[in-house]
Amino acid sequence: MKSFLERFEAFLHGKGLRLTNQRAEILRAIYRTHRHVTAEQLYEMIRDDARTKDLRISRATVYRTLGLLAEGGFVEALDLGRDQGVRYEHSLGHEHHDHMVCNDCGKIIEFHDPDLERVQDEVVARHGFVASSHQLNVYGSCAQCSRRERKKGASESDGAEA
Amino acid sequence: MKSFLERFEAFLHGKGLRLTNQRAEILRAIYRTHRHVTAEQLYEMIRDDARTKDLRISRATVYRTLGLLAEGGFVEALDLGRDQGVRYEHSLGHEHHDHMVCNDCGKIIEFHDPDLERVQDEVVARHGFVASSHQLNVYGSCAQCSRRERKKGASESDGAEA
DNA sequence: GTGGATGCAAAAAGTTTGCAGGCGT
DNA sequence: ACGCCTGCAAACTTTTTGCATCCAC
Repeated sequence: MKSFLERFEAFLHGKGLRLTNQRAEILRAIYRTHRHVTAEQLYEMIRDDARTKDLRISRATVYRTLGLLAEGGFVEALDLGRDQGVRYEHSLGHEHHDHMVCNDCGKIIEFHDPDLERVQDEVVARHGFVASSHQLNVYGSCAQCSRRERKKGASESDGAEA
Repeated sequence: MKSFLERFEAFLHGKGLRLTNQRAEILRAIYRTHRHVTAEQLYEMIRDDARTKDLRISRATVYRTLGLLAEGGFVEALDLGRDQGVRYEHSLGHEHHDHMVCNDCGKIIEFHDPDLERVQDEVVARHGFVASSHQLNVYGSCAQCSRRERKKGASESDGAEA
């Protein structure tokens, strides 16, 4: 099993492109984090990382490399709405999944359900549509936040009912 | 049954705001079209419309009004990805629906399936998540385009196989 | 050595905001 | 008359691009 880096290198060579230190560092950074990061966050991560203090990096290279990584299927771009901007996550070694976004604490929860996928495929196929990918975002309150909300709502309505 | 415009007026008054000609025209424009429009497209529609030739309009007002309309639930913002930018659709008088985006012709197809909604709710609830809304985008080839693709693929492999 | 890659800064694209004047109530 | 609204232009944010230099192969 080749490493992600080796696979990225193979992908680049297939296009007559080169694996540079910057590109390698960007790949490592996005595979090291478990967050859904923006281009800016990725840029800061690499710039501030002590291990890479001797590496010059620029936003332009981050953007250019994210384009290559997305094209090669190494990362996926997500738009989680709510003024979050475009975020990226590494995709190799991760099964497809969807996202729940908590409107209260901002947490992003990944989930996957085979039944859901199956029903989705069926519905879409019924329209003669040939799906190549999809993105489902669910917005609301996560388990912790909704528990907290309920508790707060209960105590408020105890004494202060209008 | 109050008209959408009357409801918008009521919504505005409830916030101590006024219904101006610009705001009314923006509401009408987005309720008249069946496309998923960007702020820029909406601006151009109003600016170029003969009926509103005597009305001054600016992009700033379009953006400001779209914010109000979204807040009041009169329009919904969508991010259909693929460099499409934020698009808006009117939401009153429309049941909730999801979108299929054709990567070949750019067509946007709306669809709705109660089973799909139900499975989605179940899966999400199983995680203790309380959903308030969701957005599902399916990317691929629409019926026409996928038919065309198949035909093209077949004739190509007829004579020009490498 | 050569052509691709990089950083920088300028440019572009999309959206927001400050302000002076205009207008609805 | 008051205070909300508007257009304009400037500011902001995010992403792309031109260019001289640099470096991976």
